[in-house]
Amino acid sequence: MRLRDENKRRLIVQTAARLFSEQPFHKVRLDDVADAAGVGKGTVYIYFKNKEELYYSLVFDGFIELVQKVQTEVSAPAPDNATRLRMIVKQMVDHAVEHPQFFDVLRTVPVPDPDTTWDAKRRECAALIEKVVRDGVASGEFRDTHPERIGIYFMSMMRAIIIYGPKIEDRAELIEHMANFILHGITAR
Amino acid sequence: MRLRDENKRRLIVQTAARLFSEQPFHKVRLDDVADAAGVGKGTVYIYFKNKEELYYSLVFDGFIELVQKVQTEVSAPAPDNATRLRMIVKQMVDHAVEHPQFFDVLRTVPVPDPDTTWDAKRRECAALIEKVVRDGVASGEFRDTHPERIGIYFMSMMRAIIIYGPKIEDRAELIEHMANFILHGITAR
Amino acid sequence: MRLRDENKRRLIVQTAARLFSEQPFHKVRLDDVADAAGVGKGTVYIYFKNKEELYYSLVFDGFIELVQKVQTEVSAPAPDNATRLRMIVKQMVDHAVEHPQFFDVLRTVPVPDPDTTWDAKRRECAALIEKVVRDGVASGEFRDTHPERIGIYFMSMMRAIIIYGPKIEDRAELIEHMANFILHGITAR
Amino acid sequence: MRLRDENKRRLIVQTAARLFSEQPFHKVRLDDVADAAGVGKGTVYIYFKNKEELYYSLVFDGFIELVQKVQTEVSAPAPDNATRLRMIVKQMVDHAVEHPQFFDVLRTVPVPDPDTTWDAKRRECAALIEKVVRDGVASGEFRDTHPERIGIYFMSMMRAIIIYGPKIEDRAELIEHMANFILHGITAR
DNA sequence: AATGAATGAGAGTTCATTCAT
DNA sequence: AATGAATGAACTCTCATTCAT
Repeated sequence: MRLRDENKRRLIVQTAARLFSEQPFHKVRLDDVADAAGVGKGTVYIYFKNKEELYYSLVFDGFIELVQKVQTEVSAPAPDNATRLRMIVKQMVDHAVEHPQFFDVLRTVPVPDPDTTWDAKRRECAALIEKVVRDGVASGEFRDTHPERIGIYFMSMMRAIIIYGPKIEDRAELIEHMANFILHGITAR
Repeated sequence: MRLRDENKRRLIVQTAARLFSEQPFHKVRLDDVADAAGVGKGTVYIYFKNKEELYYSLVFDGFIELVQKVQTEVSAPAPDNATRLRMIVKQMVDHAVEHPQFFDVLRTVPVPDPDTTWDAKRRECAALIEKVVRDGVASGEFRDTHPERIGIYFMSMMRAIIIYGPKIEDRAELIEHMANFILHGITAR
Repeated sequence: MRLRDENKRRLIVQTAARLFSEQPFHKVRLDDVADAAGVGKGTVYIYFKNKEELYYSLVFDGFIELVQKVQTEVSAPAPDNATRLRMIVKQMVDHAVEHPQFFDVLRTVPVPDPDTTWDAKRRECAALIEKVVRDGVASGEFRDTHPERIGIYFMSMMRAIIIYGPKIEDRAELIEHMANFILHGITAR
Repeated sequence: MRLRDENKRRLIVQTAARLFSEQPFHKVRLDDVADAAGVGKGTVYIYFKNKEELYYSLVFDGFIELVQKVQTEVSAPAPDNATRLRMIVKQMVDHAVEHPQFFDVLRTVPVPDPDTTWDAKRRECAALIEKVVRDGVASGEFRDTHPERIGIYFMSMMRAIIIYGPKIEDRAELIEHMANFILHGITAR
């Protein structure tokens, strides 16, 4: 039961993303998703094993894309790690703006099970950031005793500002502010 | 006639906190809460209008206490605002350790409705931190263009490190690390 | 568990009569009855074994009184049985007006169990009317092959006109009309 | 995909009619209805919004059919209105015998709300009878000051004899007796 | 592949009844 | 005697999932 029609799958995912970002998991009915997507209820079960899998694939897919972007940035040549971090901030803010549902869905993720595939992706993302920090520390550019925490802080700040902050008016300014906050906290002097 | 017992309410709240921190909202059955608390199912409905209200009162009550602590710290005499911020970090970490469920429950909060009372409490908490930052900026101690964001960052870091970070081994060290991360980001030089 | 205070019992009965006449059995909560009567919920259980008994005692008590009145009328000296019937009609209409809830409650009586005490009272009432008809037939005053049906018709007409008919404006006129219908039918002569 | 089946609706209605005629509304569980009808519990909710709607549709459907029959009779050519009335009595008795549950269900109808659709049907039925009486009065055949009451009396007699009377042995005889009672009353001439 | 009618386990909630005070 | 907090059986209803078409 998989991808006969990749467009239909995407249609369902997008519709689900919207609904799940508006309401918590248990308030979104599969009927609603099917109706809103304009497909039959049974069709959803052709593309997804069940409601949970549909839900987590939203988060998973989102992280896949995000990790990809961050990965690219980390691998790209850059004058220093500070610049790398600034670029990562930019990538994430861009991602948030382009996928407004992603962090909203992330907010309501109910299951903290560390075995889920999506959580693995989240850790992967955090690890990328950690690596940049660690590299910066090694090169004397940064100073920090727990680079692994910085990845966690970083992502949570991103999530929080999207969810709780006011609507983003000036994207560049936000990127600048976040990057400065982080950098001046970890930059050696 | 038995009298309405505040202890019983607390018992239910604590039991619910444990269960809700272990599983997402829709997987926790009221039967389980009642059983685990050793009270009848109907008793829960004497103290709480319904499952949702019970759930949100966990978050609300948690914030009430947290805000109280932070409030006290903010009002207390201190040599400077940096010291104030360090103390707030300490209060929050202490709170997290003493109420291990709080941030766990917070993670699963499903409804983002900004009109809920608990969200008001969250904003209140963020505002207290914002004030300290703003005071510090005014006194020339800090430098930041968006103090309101700092409150949001701050709380999210707290939440993230509790949820995603490894078990806290050295509380003092964590406090120190977080405070330094924040302060060196905003301290004027 | 019986009549410590006969007034309190009556208070409960009257309150219950009002509520049961407004809503069907299953929509009236004992809480409502107790609240409306201004007594504790447990108090109701001192005077009545349970909800059903409270409910049926309304019907039973109502019939007790009605049968008494009809009985008196039947036993009283009268020039003829037509006059007796007219008097019975009058008694019943009076009873309906004075106890507006009685027929309303009667409407919703849910259990048709012929063994209930209240049903026995109903039959007793019908039998009294039947007797008058039978006496009239015996004396040549009336002519009817099934006097036992007349009692049933009679009471049902009473009930129906109270429940479904318009508000009684002219009590005497209604009595006259009902009695004439029973005695003469509608054929012009 | 299965198609919505009108027979299934009818099956549920019939099963429900049986159960509701045996027990009062609040003692009949939807589980029982579904089980007895051999369908899933959820299926009942596909065809009926809730328990109340199922219940009232019994009464409503019953009246629909009854009104239809009476309507036909009223419109049919007849030598006089007395004959019409006799035919109506026949129709109703026939209906009662063929639908033994109808009046039983009617007995337990709990809600007296005059706005319900079923009550509208009841009034419609009463109005048809009223019309015949009114026509008869106009033609000098009948004499009555309140034809609208006659419809009410008539239907209530019908209901009462079915509910409280003994089992109908001789249908024709009952029809004859009821019609005579209405037309002539009980006074000997 | 697509559908939506059918299902029934399981959920939240109510409320008659009990009983400690 | 009076109360109303406590109870839990029993209820209605929902909704994820299945499956005949």
